[in-house]
Amino acid sequence: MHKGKITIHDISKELGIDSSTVSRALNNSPRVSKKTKEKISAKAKELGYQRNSLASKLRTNKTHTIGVIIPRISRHFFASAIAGIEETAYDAGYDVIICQSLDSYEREQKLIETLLANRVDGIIISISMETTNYNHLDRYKANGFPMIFFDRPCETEKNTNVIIDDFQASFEVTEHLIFNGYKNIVHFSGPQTNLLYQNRCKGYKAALKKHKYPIRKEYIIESKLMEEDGIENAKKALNLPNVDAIYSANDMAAISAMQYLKSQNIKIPEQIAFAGFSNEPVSAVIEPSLTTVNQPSFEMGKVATNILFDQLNNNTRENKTTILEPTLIIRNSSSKTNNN
Amino acid sequence: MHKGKITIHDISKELGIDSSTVSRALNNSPRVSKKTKEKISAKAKELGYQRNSLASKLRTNKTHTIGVIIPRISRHFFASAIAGIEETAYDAGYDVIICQSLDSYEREQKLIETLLANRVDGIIISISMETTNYNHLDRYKANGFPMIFFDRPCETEKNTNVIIDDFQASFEVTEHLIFNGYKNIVHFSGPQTNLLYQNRCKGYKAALKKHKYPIRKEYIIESKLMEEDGIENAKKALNLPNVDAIYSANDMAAISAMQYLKSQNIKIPEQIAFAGFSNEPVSAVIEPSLTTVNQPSFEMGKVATNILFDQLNNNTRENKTTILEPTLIIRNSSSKTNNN
DNA sequence: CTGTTAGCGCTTTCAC
DNA sequence: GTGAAAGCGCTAACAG
Repeated sequence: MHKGKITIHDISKELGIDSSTVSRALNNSPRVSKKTKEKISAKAKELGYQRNSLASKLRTNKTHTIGVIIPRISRHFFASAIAGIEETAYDAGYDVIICQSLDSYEREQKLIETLLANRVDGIIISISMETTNYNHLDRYKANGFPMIFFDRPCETEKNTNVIIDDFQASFEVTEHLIFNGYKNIVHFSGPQTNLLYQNRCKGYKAALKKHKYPIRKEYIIESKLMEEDGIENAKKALNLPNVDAIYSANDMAAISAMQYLKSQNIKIPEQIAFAGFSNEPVSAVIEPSLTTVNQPSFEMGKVATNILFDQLNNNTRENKTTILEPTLIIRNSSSKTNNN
Repeated sequence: MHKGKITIHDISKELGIDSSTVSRALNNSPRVSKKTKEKISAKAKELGYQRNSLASKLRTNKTHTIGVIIPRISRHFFASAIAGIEETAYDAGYDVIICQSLDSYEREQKLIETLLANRVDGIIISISMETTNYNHLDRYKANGFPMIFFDRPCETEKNTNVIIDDFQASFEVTEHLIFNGYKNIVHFSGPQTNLLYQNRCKGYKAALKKHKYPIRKEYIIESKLMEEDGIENAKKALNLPNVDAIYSANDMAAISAMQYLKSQNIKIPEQIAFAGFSNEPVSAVIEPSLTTVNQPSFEMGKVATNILFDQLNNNTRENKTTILEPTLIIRNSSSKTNNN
C-alpha cells in the first residue's frame, strides 16, 4: 500500500529505471524503446499512477489551457459559443476553463486574476455589461497576453474582436419591419455601456431616418439584461400610443415581454409585431411568427478560438476585428394587414 | 524592463529581502512586520507581480479547486445547479472548474482524468446517460477521493448522492393527472440506463396500478435527451388511441413535443394535457397551464457543495444519500372537462 | 536508448 | 521578524 499519490519516482524505483526515462516514456517520447515503454506503462497502470499536471505545467511553462469568461452560461448564445470554443480547443489538445462573470465587473476582474494565476495560455472573453473601463485588461494586453473579445466589442481599434455588424443587422431588421408596413416601432435596447447596444440603437435610428420616420426618444426603452426587465418594458410600450411593432435588441427582455403580453392576452403579432435579436430557441416556440437576427454563436466560438491559436502559434498579437454574418430569420410573413 | 513573468525572487532582489519573507508577506502571514509587508506589496504592484498558482498548488498539495462535471451547461437545471455550487464554493474561497460531458461516457472519463491530473480537491458530478459502469469512478473513490453525485443517482448504497425522490415525485404528478380525470396517460421517459428515469417510470406505473389503470407498454415512450426526440415522441403519442394526457419525465422531449404539437395546431391542454419534470423556464411560457415537477436545482448545487466541504474538512467519506424536496407546480386547473 | 543533474516558483521547517 | 535551505513532481539539457 502506498500513502499519497504515486509519482514517476515510485515507478522509477520499482522498475530500477531512472525517473527521467519514466517521464519520457509516459510522454511517448520516441527516444525510449518500445519494451521499456510497455514495462513502464504497465507499472503505471498497476500502481494507479496519475500524472500531476501542475508539476508538468510549472516545469514546461505551458498549460495548454485557455480561459473563457462569459456573462452567464445559461444564456443560449453563450452556451453555444462555448460549444464552438471547446470543440476547437479539444481538437487542438487544449483544455478550457469556463467562468461566468454574471455581468459583474468585480467578478470579472477576479476571474481574470485567477485565470492568469493559473497561467492559462490565453483568454477569450465577452466582457460584462458593468465593464466601462478596461484598466484590468490593459495591464495584461500590454504584456502581450493574448485576449480575444467576442460578441461584445471592446475598443475595436486596440483589440482583437470577433463580432457581428450590429449596426447593419439592426438596420436591416428595422427596415424589414418598415417594409412590412409597421410605423410605430418601439426599440427595446440594452445597457448603453457597451458598444454592442449602442450600435444596435444606431442601426434602428438609421433605418427610421432613411425612411423619414420620426425618431422618438420615448420609443427607445433601455434596460438591463434581466428577465424582469421585459415585463417593465412591455408595460412601458403599452403606454405609448399607436405602437404596432417592437424591435428588441435584447433577448431576455424580448422573451419575458412576450411572455407578459401573452399572459395579458395581448396577441402577438396581431396587435403587436415582434422582431429582434435572439439565439434562444425558445423564442420560436413562444411566437412562431417572430422575426429574429440570429448570431452565429457556435461559429463565433470557433473563430475566436482559431484566432487565439493563431496568435499563440505564430506569436503575433495583431488587433484585427473579425465580423461575422448573422442570419435574419423571417419565420412567416408578419406584414401589417389592417391599417388602423 | 523584465522579460517573462515576475516572481517573488524579483521582488526579493529589488528589495534585498529574502524570498521566503516575500512569500510570507504576500500570504499575509502574521510573522511579517507591517512595514515590510507594505514595502513588499508596493513593489509587487509596481512590478506587476502575478502569483503563480501552479507552483503554490504543487508545493502545498492543495488546490482549493473543485471540479464539476455535468452533461450540458445549456440545460437550465444544470446552469442553476452550477450557480448554487459556485456561490457556495466562492464563499469558501474555492475555485470551480466546470466541464460538460455532453452525455458522452468517453468524454466523462477524460474529464475526470484531467480534473484529477489538475489535483482538484473533489468532484461534483451528474453522470452521463451513457455511463452504465462505474469502473472509471471506483478507482478514485477507492483511494478516498471525494466525489459527490447529484441529480442522477449512482449506486446509492455505495456513494454520496444528492437527489430528489424521483419515484415519489413521478407518482404524485401521475396521480395528479388521474385525479383530474385523465385516463390514458402517455409517459415520455428518458434513457433507462440511469436509475433516475427508471425510478420515474416506476412512479408512473405505481400510480396507474394504485388506481387500477392498465399499464400499457406502448404508452411508455423512451428516448434520449435530445431536442429532436420530442417530435418523434409526439408523433408516436398521436398514433396511440385515446391519449388524453402526457406525462414527460424528460424536459427536452416535453418542450420540443409541445413545440411540435403547436406547430401542427394541436392544442394543449384542450385535447392533450401535459405534465412533467421541468426546470426550463420556457415550459411555462410555451404552455401556461403546464403542471411541472420543479427540482430544487440551485439548492441541490449548494447542498452537494456543502457535503463535499464537510468531507474535505472532516476527512470523512460516508456514503449518505440526501433527498431534497421538489416542488409540484400546478399552474392552473387542468382538469379534463369533456369525457369523450 | 538511458542516466545525471538542475530547476520551474513557491512554501515551510528550522535556525537565529 | 527574517534568512537559509530543502523540496513539491515533473521535464530538458547534456552526457554517454
